[in-house]
Amino acid sequence: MEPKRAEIIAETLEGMILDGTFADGARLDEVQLAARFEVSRTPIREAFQRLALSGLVEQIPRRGVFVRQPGPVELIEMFEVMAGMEAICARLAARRISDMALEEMRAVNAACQEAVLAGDTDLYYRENERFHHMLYRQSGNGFLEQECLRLHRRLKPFRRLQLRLRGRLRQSMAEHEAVVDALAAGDEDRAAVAIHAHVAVQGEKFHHLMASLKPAAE
Amino acid sequence: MEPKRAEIIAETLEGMILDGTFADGARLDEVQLAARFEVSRTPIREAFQRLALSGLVEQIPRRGVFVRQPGPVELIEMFEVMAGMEAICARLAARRISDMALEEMRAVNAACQEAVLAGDTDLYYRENERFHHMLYRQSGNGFLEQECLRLHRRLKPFRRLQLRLRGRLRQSMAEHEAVVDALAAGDEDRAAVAIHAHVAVQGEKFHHLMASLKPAAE
DNA sequence: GTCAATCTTTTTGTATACAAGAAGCTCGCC
DNA sequence: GGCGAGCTTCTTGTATACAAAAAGATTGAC
Repeated sequence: MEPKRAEIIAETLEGMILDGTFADGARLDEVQLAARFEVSRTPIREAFQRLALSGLVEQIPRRGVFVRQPGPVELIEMFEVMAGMEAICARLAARRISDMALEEMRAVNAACQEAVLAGDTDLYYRENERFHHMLYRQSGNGFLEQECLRLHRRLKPFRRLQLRLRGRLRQSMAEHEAVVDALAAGDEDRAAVAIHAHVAVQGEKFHHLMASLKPAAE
Repeated sequence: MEPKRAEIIAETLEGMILDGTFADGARLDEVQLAARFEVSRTPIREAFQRLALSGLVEQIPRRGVFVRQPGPVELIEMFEVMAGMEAICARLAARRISDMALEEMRAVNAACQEAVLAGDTDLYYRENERFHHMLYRQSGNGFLEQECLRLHRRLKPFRRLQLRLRGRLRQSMAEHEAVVDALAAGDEDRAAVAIHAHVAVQGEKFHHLMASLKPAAE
């Protein structure tokens, strides 16, 4: 047992919540999950705490834990914060990035392009992730990088969903290139604006997607 | 027992770590703390998890938890992120803030001024906190507000320390006024730059303070 | 028949018991 | 005398047992 069982369970539950196995507001039963994972309640409770701290579930004292899916408003808010934080990364990176790192980002972008041409959404998704992670790294601020990774991870399922939108891949790619160009030029304002727009638009697109999917849901 | 005992313990331990009761790298003994708080190991372990998720301690599997005080580099990084996030708040607030809220911020600033004149550092500290919390609120983005509060709280002890520096209070006040003026003018760029400088300078000041206190510590 | 109070049942929070892994120590070997 | 293997002990991780609190059901009164 390398990582504690509780950690594995936490990650598994996290995945299940994010991919919609548990509906919003559903209660997570300790004993039921304990039986399901074939462990005692202790690791389950530990996992719950992690999830609560991540904001994926709400822990109501003496009542239990309930999955808490962000609503449309909160999603927009989260994407807005993500956009703002990536803009900070971009500003810092514009000043600090090395030629080598720039070259690498261009390479990742090229891989993205190939994925677009091949229509390989999964590949695009992975390369897109690499692109953003590189930007965080290039901020040169380790704490910022960690915070960005945290939020990025939290938004993962929602980003993924909206990649299916027609023409989004190609547009997204172009936005990436604009960011790299601005970084190469050392223009922090332009880089910040470019990445902000790139990220914020995802929240808005998602909002539209949701609105179109649920015409009159409660 | 309204809040779980584990929560109370977590907050107590958090305070003890932040105010330096535990040195950096010190191991927190489960049984020892359990005896100290007159509870079993279970709530202690729950508290540890919270602290680990907050980044105040590091949990090494099968080894125990160790307090992890941020070093000078990480502190600067954290203040830089705080500055960036408050700048985001300022940008949003500059567009959204109401006249009433502006009036309130001016009032808080006036209270700050009185505290400066009276030389009441504690009062100044509290009013300063209110000022920043109001800014977060006025961003109109609840998620951003929560994230800012989290980081703000984490940086609390370090901010407090550097308030003792000569002349810092008066300067800090002036910076607050510049922010409010920019908000009133609806000038988001100016507001963002003003608050960014105000926060980032704290990290740098702290760095200098540390350097002067520890001339040649390992 | 409906409302309310009490009792039962379920579920969380805490304590204790047990097991497994890691650190330190002792004894033996070179 | 130095170094390493095995053992001891200590500590963490997990399981189970117990207690308290909240939800639900049942019964009684109006």
